[in-house]
Amino acid sequence: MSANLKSKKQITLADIAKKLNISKVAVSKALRNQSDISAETKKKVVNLAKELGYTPNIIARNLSAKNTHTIGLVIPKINHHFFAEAIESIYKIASQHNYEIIMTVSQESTAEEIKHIRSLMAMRVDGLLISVTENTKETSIFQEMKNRGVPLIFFDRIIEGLGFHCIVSDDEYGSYEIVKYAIEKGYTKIGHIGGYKNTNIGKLRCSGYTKAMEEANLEINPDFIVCGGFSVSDGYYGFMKLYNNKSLPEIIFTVTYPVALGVFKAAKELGISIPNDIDVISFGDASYNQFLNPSITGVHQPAAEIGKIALELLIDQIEGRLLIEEKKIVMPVKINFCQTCVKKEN
Amino acid sequence: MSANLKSKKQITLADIAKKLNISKVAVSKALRNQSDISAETKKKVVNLAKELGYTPNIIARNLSAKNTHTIGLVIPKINHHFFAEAIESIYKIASQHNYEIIMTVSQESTAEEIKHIRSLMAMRVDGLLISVTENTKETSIFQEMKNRGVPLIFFDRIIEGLGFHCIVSDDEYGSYEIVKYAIEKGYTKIGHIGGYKNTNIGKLRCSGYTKAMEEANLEINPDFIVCGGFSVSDGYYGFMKLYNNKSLPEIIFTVTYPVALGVFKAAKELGISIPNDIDVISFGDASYNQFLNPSITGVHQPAAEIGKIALELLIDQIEGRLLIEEKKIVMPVKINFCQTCVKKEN
DNA sequence: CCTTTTTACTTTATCGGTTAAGCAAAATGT
DNA sequence: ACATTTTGCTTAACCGATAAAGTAAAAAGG
Repeated sequence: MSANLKSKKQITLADIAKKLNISKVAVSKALRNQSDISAETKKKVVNLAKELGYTPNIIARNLSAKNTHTIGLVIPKINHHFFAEAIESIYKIASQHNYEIIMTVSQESTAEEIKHIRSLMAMRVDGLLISVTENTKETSIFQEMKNRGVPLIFFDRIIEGLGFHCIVSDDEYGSYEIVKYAIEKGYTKIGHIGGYKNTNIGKLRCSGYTKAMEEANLEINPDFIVCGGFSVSDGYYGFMKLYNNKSLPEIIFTVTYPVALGVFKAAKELGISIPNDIDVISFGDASYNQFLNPSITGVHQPAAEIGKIALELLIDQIEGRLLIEEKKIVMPVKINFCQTCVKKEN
Repeated sequence: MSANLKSKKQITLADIAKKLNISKVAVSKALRNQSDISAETKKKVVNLAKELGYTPNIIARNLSAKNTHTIGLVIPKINHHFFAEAIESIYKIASQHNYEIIMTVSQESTAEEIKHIRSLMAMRVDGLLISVTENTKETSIFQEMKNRGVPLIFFDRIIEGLGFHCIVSDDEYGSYEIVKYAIEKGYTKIGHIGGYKNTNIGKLRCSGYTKAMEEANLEINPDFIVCGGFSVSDGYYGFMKLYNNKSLPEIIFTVTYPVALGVFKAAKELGISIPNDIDVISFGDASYNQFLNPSITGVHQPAAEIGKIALELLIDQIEGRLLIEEKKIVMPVKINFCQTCVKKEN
């Protein structure tokens, strides 16, 4: 019963060939406008193909072709401004270069990540663009890809030393700069809700913070540092954890923008006012930040640029125009001055 | 020179077969753990496959299989809270059902939309999930898909009457309710920055507004209505257009949340205060709305639910469990009361 | 001990396209 | 008028996996 609901058989070259009483190769050539088919035959083929609603089966074409004009994208999360903007940019560039993107979302799970990478390799994508999960430590799958020569570029959340190109924001310097700015504004008790130390962004954003503190000879109170993930909920629980300590810092530097939003949420629940009772600065921002109360002073990341460059680099590599070994591109960042971290009344 | 950079030839069943001196069919069966292969052979095959890093070529498998376990998704935009949330949900459900999503973004361009649909059909996706662009009027491509029996579900931005299932928010009722709420709060001069009338959401959200106004015997000033797209920039220019008229409404009901943000942006630039000088309510909201100043009172759409139901419905249809003809599912909405449209001082 | 069944494979054909090689008829050259 | 080239196709082979059918050898049955 359900059989007649299934989609009807698709039209193939052979169907067209039979109707016109020519070989399917002739049809294939006619549709690709090859020179050894007469104008008359071409016209007949093209017309019939349109009439029957013929759509070439890319699967079949890709089977014999060496490339699929398809790129795999593996990201940890979508609903996060940085990724949303990067993805949007990647899709735009892909469309311009006539590549199809197959995006997968690991949901910050390493098991899902591996599953998706395997699936994309099985689909024979021409290359991969990956931003790893907050937990990824195991590199064997990437090692395997290196051995097989699968083109791969890491962006934002990267793994160095495996021989793949990487593109990141200037995490350490950006963090250093914004914490230094807070210090210049008179803050001394500065906390950090940071990321896991096994990730490049967790490690570098924390070390930028540390450097700025050390340079100013400020004490780094271990009670003022919490490490975890990169989401709103991590910011929420991170702040709750800080709140349960004896004393709170005057300002908190968060590892990502969503973490800062989590702090906002927790503070709101606790009846704590930002920036009066406690202040917040973050790495990363969002287009809607300007409408927040208060809007968060943070490090602006060129998300669209990072996506664009990552993909262009990958396409260069796929098409054999990239010869260099491992290259790390560090994109400059700048501080977006808003309503937090404005002035500390003495 | 670039040749040696190209990815190495992938391992195939035949490679494994040759090394073990058995047929490739035996290898195929061994890997799929079929009963007519000895335990000993299976072990040898599995071990060698792992050693060589064999990844089955899904393209080849799909060529003979009737289905690809792949679903095409066509949306107009990513960086828009409603879609970001819906997509996230669609990816989650797809992963649970072992389907791969191939998402494409039309960027509100009908030409891109058609190109992507053609591309997805060529990839022989098992079905499609589509939210059309703000300009889509031409339905011939959908007609073609109907004729070919390709399973398709429309969500949010739909086209009715073509025989495909549709899932939407209760656009008209939600709009009616929120405008009625504004009227109860004492507003009488209510404007609308709406969508194009050729889209269901543009039409219905406007008619909900109209109904509430007529029911309250309030005059609908044509100068208070602007129609356009659904993005931040449309809200921005829409407000600028209203501003250039002789008089402004007291409150504006926007067709989407991004449009409301556009109004915020324009008002900020013009030095107009929201909600004191002019107030705003919107259809749609965002998770970060709670942090805005003022947070916008709006109609909450169950984006994740809509994505989930759309995909589950599609999978049911693909797997032949859905027999009914055209069905329209209207999801109930509710108002999210925030800091706009609070009280009109008399 | 000879027939039947089972085991463990192999061979063949197919999915829908593409490339490479082959080949008859028409057009061109001398 | 006959050799040569060009035109416009066809046939064969392949991409990598899989389903279906075939088969030799080993095990079981009577």
